[in-house]
Amino acid sequence: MAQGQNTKERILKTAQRQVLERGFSATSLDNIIQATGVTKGAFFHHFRSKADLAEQLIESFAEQDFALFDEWDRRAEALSDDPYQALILFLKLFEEWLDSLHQPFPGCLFAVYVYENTLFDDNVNGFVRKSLENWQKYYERKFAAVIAVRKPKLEVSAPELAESIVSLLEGAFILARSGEQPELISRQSRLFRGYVKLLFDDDSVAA
Amino acid sequence: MAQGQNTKERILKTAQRQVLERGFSATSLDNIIQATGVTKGAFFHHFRSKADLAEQLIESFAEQDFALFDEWDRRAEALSDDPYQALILFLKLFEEWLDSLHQPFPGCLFAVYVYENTLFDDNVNGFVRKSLENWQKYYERKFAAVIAVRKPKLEVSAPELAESIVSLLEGAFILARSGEQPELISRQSRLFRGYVKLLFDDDSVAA
DNA sequence: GACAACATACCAACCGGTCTGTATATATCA
DNA sequence: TGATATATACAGACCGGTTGGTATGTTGTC
Repeated sequence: MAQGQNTKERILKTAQRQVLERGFSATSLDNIIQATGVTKGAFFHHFRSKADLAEQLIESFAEQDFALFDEWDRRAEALSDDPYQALILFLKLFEEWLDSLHQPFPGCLFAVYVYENTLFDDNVNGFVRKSLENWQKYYERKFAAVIAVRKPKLEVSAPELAESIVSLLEGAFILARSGEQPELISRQSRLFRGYVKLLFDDDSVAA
Repeated sequence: MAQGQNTKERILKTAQRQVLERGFSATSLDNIIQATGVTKGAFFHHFRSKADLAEQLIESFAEQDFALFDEWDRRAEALSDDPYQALILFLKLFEEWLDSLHQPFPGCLFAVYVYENTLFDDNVNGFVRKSLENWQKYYERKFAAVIAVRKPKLEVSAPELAESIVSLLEGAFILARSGEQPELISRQSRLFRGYVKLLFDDDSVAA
């Protein structure tokens, strides 16, 4: 390492912000390098092409994402033995995180890549699909654990419920951005918790 | 009209398909005119600029969209006096329509515009926001009508529930596209119907 | 002959990408 | 210890192709 280091990380960081803001196609390399404060030489030293950036960017995003998930998971599991309570806690931790966020409007890079998927090769698109599936499987395991202990009031499966919460949140990102109301996302997460309560918590029905 | 007419409509149609497929930024004018089979002259005769196309395109999409909504609305209202049943029917008509769709993968142009909103002016972004709000208000009226008659099992408001179904569907579009499973969307709509049933139908709880 | 509905040629700006050059750190060996 | 060699980490000019957009010409119709 000769000059001011972590240049690659800085490029990835600004690229992520820009791509989340304007999409991948509309984000030019000139744009990225100017915002990062480096030159074209620096960029192409660290990345073979824009497609290479796309790949490393989505991998970096997935890493951050699943690191957060793992942390909430650990904390939620530590706080309660009951799978139902752990699930509720997990969602609450997510909401807490959302509400603490500011400035860079919360957005999902996976969704950006999906809506521009013709720009990427099978490798990248496959990675996005697998990441979204992993996200779902996270929830699926939690729902399966709850169903193993409590009988739901409707005939619902763990995969379906997992698909629901991921869909709901992805859509909430869109509505929140359009209406410029970041609180929409955690509000919908809270509403989903009500749904889960209705499904699995007997006390809620009596009320 | 001198030559082969409805050129403008044909341009709008291919533009819609292309933009839904690759996004707005990645869709070039050359791309559109080639796929439509016209020349640049023809395009710029009907549209002042690409920004003008963006505006007319989203307005055209909104028209198609709300025409479908109105039709389902009419049919659902005609089939049942009970607001709850009308709501369920409305969702079923939507699912029916989804399942009958093929080839052009179902997608929401509003979502595309939201994720690329830095490309558009306040006028267009405002129109997208209002359209999504209108979509919500459609559902909101339905939920309000149901709540006026039946007491929900949880403390939920009509606006929140409307926000939920729109979020869920927008997100479902993303997951469906990523996983190449178009049936995901109607599956989640059906699941939401189960949620509505749990909330408002007393029979479902007894079971 | 006036006007709408195109077609065609062209342009400047921008795009992703390559090229050559250079400063600095590190490894090698007398 | 110091000279040399080599690899890394950039800088920045440059290139061909594509972009959105324009200017001007042509054709059909009332």
